[in-house]
Formats: sequence, C-alpha cells, structure tokens
Amino acid sequence: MQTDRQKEIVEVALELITEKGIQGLTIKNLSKKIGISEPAIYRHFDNKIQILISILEFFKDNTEQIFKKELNNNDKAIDKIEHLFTRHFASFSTTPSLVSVIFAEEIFRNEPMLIEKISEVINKNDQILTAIITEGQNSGELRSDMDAKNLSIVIMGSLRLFIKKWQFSGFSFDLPLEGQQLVESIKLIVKK
Amino acid sequence: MQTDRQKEIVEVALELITEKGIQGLTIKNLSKKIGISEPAIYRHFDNKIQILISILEFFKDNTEQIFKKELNNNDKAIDKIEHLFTRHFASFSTTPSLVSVIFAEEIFRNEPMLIEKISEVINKNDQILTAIITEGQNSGELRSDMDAKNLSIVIMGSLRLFIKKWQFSGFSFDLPLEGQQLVESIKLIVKK
DNA sequence: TGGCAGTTAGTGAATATTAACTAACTTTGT
DNA sequence: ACAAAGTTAGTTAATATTCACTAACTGCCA
Repeated sequence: MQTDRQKEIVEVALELITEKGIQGLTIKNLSKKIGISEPAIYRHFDNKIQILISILEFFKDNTEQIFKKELNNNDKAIDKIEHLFTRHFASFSTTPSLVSVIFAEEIFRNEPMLIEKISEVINKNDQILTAIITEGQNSGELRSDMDAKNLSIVIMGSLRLFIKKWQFSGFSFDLPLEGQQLVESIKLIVKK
Repeated sequence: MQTDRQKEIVEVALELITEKGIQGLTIKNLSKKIGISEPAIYRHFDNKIQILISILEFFKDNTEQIFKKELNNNDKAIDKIEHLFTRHFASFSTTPSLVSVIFAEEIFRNEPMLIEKISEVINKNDQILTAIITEGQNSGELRSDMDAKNLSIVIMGSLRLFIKKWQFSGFSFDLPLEGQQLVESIKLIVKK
C-alpha cells in the first residue's frame, strides 16, 4: 500500500514526464512542483528508481485490467477488440500522463529492472490479444487468412500510433470521440 | 556539406543512442568512443544540439527518399505500399541505429527546434502516404470502405510496431525476411 | 516522548562548455 | 622560393551548473 504522499509523488512524476519527457523528471522539479524540499522526497522513496518502478506498477495495473477484463468475458472476439480500443481511450483520456509510459521502452533504457518490468507487461498483453484473436479465428468470427501474430501487430500498432498522434497534438482532440472512426475501421479489417 | 569528422561524430552519436538510449549520448561518451578529447568535439560542432540536429537531418533525408521515390513512380498503389515496407526494412537493416530516431519524438522532447524538425518529417511522410492511398482508392485498387487517414494509421502503425519489436528483441531476427509475412498481411488488408 | 515529516545546508559525481595553449598544416606577400 | 601569418584539429585544465543523495536539525502530534 502507498501513502497519500507517495501517490502524490508518483502522480506528479507522471505529469513531469508528460510535460518535459524523462529528462524533466528530476528530484528538484518533483519537489518544487509538490511544494516540499528535495530531501523530503526521500522520506517517501528510497531512491529515484523506486519512483520509476511505482510509475510502471501503476501503468501495469491499469493496462492489465483492460486486457484481462476482455479475456475473461463471453463477448465475441470483435467486441473484445472494440473494447480494447475504447477502454484504452477512456483510460488515457482520464489520465493522459499514462501515454508517456505506453512508449516507455524508449524512456527507461538505463535500468535493467525497469526494462524487465516493461517487457513483462508488453509480453503479457501481447499474449492475451493473440489468444483473443486465435479464439475468434477458430470460431470463424475473424478472418483466418493471416496469422494471429500479424493481426495483433496491426491492431496494437494502429492503437499505439493513434494515441501517439493524440499526444503529439498536445491532447488537442477528443480521443474517444475521434477514435470511434478508427475502431470501426479496425473492425472492418479483422472481421471475416 | 559535412567533413569526414562531422560525419563520424554523427555516426558514433547514433551508435551511442542505439546502445544506451538518449541518456548515453554525452560529449564524454562521444569523444571517448571516437578517441579524441571532449573539447575536440567542439571544433566540429558548436554545441550538442547541433549534433542532434544533424542526426535528425540524416534521418530526414533517409526516410524522405523512401517516401518520395514511391509517390513519383507509376507502380500500383499496393506495390507502392509494399515497397514502403521493404525499403524501410532494408534501410533499417543496413543502419539499425536509425531505429532509435524513428521513435525520436519521445527522445528529443527538450528542444523546440528538434521537435519541429521531427514533426516536419512525420507530417510530410504522412501526407505522401495518404496521397498514395487516396489515389489507390480512386482507381478502385484499394478498399474504399474506410478513410485514407485511418488506413494510413493502420499501415504506419503496423510498420512502426513491427520495427519496434525488432529493436526490442535486440535486432535478433532478420527484419526483411520476417517482415515479408507482415507485408503480405497488409496487402490483404488494404486491397479491395 | 518518541517518531514522523519536514527543513537547511551540504556532499561528490557528472554534465556541457570555455580558456589557454600547441603542433602541424596551408596560404600569401615579397 | 621562402618566411611570416593564418588555419585546423587537437590537447589539458578549469568553468558553472545540475544531478541524486545525505547528515543534522526542528516542529508537530498521538
């Protein structure tokens, strides 16, 4: 469990990454934005890496929830995929700072512990999506003329790039609203 | 025009980014790897930002060439899209360090000049791809049941994610070879 | 009264960059 | 033709700044 202050630190750290990238996440910036001194941060986290780990943990919980919710229900595959998009859109809309973490492979390149945590999440989600697709192919619901692995790349690649463009625009458009079009396109692509 | 030493600096800078991410690109690392002193770097570049700009310039030339070559030939749209993939694969295979730059939006977040250069390239390529798709739709060659803009996201998103996975694997598989499957899948998706 | 959460004032290491200088060249004026 | 003047590409030493982090102290509250 995390204290309120710990949660605040993680939250503000995420905001800093969103605003200025990983180079903007310094203990000085962090403490200044919270309104306490630099050493006060160390009352709540042993070191900076622990803060980064908490960020990844937060991200992990967030996305795993989205993916697992879809694996374990009885919806059709095509609905699961639609929900994957809409749930991501909703999640990022309420917490735009999480977008920085979805592309975090590039950001957390220094610490092996962080890389491992990242690949953990990515691989797990990858497996879940591929399982959903294979299931849909077997039930004759999704097209079978291409590999589940490649369909997975198309789906996740589209989702990621669309969110990236949203971030790059400075979060200037309504993600769930504008994203609906893309969802319909993806559905056209994957269905038989 | 760049001198041999300038080219060498840019090249080694790219290698450093590939190996250790943007945080690994320091004047110290750079000079050490080349085998000269740190101040010697400043005989060839005014400052670090100029080195980063040169990197982006190199990347820009590289990708613009790929895109423009396809816009101005007489191939079918579907062949143009295939070439977009295979040319990217070939380009990254010979210069894997360029992969770090394709995702550079995340990396060069500090300097406005760098951001502008990045968005320049992205937007231009985006326009070219969308033009190719629209043309293919008008000639009845590509599916018209979805917007060119969304098809463009699907295509570039898939390409990007696939290359990202290659990078994440430590460049451990044959990109052009393994990519051929994905190309076939994309062709199935976009054709009428 | 003791521990939690904060402070001030510092640490050493790393950062990009500059200063001062030098050896080896190329250019130029006579 | 040749020496003076200038350029190129490097050196070592030092700069100011920023980084994560620490030691020692203080106010507060259960």
